[in-house]
Amino acid sequence: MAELPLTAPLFHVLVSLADEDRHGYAIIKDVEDRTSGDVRLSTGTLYGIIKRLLADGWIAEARSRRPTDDDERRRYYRLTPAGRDAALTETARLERAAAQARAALRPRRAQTT
Amino acid sequence: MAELPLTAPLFHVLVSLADEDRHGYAIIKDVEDRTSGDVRLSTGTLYGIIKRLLADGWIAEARSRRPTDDDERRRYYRLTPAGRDAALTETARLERAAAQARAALRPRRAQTT
DNA sequence: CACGATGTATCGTAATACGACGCATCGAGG
DNA sequence: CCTCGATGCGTCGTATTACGATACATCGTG
Repeated sequence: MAELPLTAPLFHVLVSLADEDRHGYAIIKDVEDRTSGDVRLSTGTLYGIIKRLLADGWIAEARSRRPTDDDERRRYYRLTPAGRDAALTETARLERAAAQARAALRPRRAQTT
Repeated sequence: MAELPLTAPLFHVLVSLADEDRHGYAIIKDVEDRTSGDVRLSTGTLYGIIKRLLADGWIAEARSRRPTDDDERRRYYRLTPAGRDAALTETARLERAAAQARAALRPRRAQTT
């Protein structure tokens, strides 16, 4: 992987973990919240992405610091420095792309067809 | 299709055509320029995207107004109102995602591991 | 003469997303 | 009591998309 641009689902997983450590199900809910329902990850999508992110060292499992009354099943993930870098680079790319698009999409005067 | 989020390659094709009518090869060059080489469309990618965009009515072929000395092979495309809407919606989504990411990626103070 | 740029297009493969399913527990409502 | 939705993990098969390779043709430059 390690390739930019990142796909939207993968990017949102990264951003979700930038905040704080989260477990799978929490990521799904968080991404849905943050994007106002625009991005809904299915479990198939999420766990595939997690597998790839782990393999690339962009996230790591965080076993420590679980509240005592936590659900046993939960597996928490944490963004690594490499993952944070990737997310930052992609964010910059997104900002450039959006600015580009704004400029290009500005209402035109009389397109002489 | 008609689904948001848009993939990066498809989005850039839309933006490229927002400016002015372009033919395939010109789109490839334009996207590469605008993104400073971040996004390089292969011909396979481009013509597949064009096919889908035409089918969805987001772009249309523009046969009129070709300079007299133009290359005969060129096929020009134009963004339709529907395509422009889609690009605008996606741009807004990108802006929101980028702002979200910036906030979440802000350097944290002592993450007590 | 060969190679890169310009130009369109298709084909097969790889990467990715995604819905369906499976399994398990808990709490609420009928 | 029973069912259903939420919470939680995961896999499997399929569809969608991206993408490199290939094909073909012309033009200009080294």
